[in-house]
Amino acid sequence: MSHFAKMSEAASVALHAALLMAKKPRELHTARSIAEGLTVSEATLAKVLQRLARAGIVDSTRGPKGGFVLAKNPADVTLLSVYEAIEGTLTPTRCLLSRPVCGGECLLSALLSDVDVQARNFLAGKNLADVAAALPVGGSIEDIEKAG
Amino acid sequence: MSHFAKMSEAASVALHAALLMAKKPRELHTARSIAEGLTVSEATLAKVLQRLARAGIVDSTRGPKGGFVLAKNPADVTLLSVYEAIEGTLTPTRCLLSRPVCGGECLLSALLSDVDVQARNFLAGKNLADVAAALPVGGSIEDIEKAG
DNA sequence: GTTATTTCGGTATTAAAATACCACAATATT
DNA sequence: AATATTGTGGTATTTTAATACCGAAATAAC
Ligand code: FES
Ligand code: FES
Repeated sequence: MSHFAKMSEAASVALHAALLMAKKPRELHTARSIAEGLTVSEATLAKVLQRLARAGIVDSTRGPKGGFVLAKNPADVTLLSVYEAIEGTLTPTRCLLSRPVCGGECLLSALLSDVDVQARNFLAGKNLADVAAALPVGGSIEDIEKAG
Repeated sequence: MSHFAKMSEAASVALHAALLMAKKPRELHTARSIAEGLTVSEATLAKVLQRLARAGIVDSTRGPKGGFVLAKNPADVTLLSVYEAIEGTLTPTRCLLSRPVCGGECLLSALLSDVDVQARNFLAGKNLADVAAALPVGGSIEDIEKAG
């Protein structure tokens, strides 16, 4: 049992954390509260949030009552920008080997680059507001847990 | 710079080795000759060929004049069967996290499972004969090197 | 200004994957 | 029979990524 589409844990956590913050766009969220909301390790999340902060996707404030806020309007933050803040620019895969057998034209590029392009389009075409709107209640985590 | 479509080195080598053998379907190929043809490490290739043998994709013969041959007609070997011999069955990704934020419906499943399905269809729809036919000369590696 | 809280960033540990190695079994050649 | 060749499979090493940890910096509250 294997999968072809692979996303790092860090990228997945970044997307989920961004979505969580998009639900309450103007409130400060501490790393701890987000980690609890997502039930992921606080250590891992801290690194992710740091990178999102450096990328300008979230603003961070230190000290008591500090935390993280979305830097822009959720509708202006694409999933792609969050993904790329973690993984770097998403570029189409050229070729794995580039060997004589391939005879110039790549055996797999049709598959690999298509997949990358499709993924990029998907991520670029959705923003945090879109995704938040698609959720059941649109309120807090508690609401969802009740509804779930 | 990152990629979304990821294939292990082993799977890539398996596909390339299978293609190499498909070019001369009835000849014995030693692990060494294939490794040289692909310019990959002999150690890595040996493991790959072993798994292809266990999966019944190639037949192996030991001793002098031994080596590997495609067990079936190239047209009867899909790229998927080669891939799955190495990686295991290719199944659609369900979800990375499955957390309350996701509100029951997965944030990313539309992307991840689509990618997996697309990849599976691509790999299932092409066999070794198809790919070999798409190559320039269709002959030996030497032919391609001359032509390239 | 002291203390508690929270992010920052570097480092260390752990886990997983890839890669290499080696002694063994099988078989063709002599 | 002896020898050389070739795949087998288990193990060990290396590389890489994921994860955890901890002191330091910043800031709000008292
Ligand atoms: S390198 Fe051979 S198919 Fe791309
Ligand atoms: S687990 Fe949250 S989107 Fe799939």
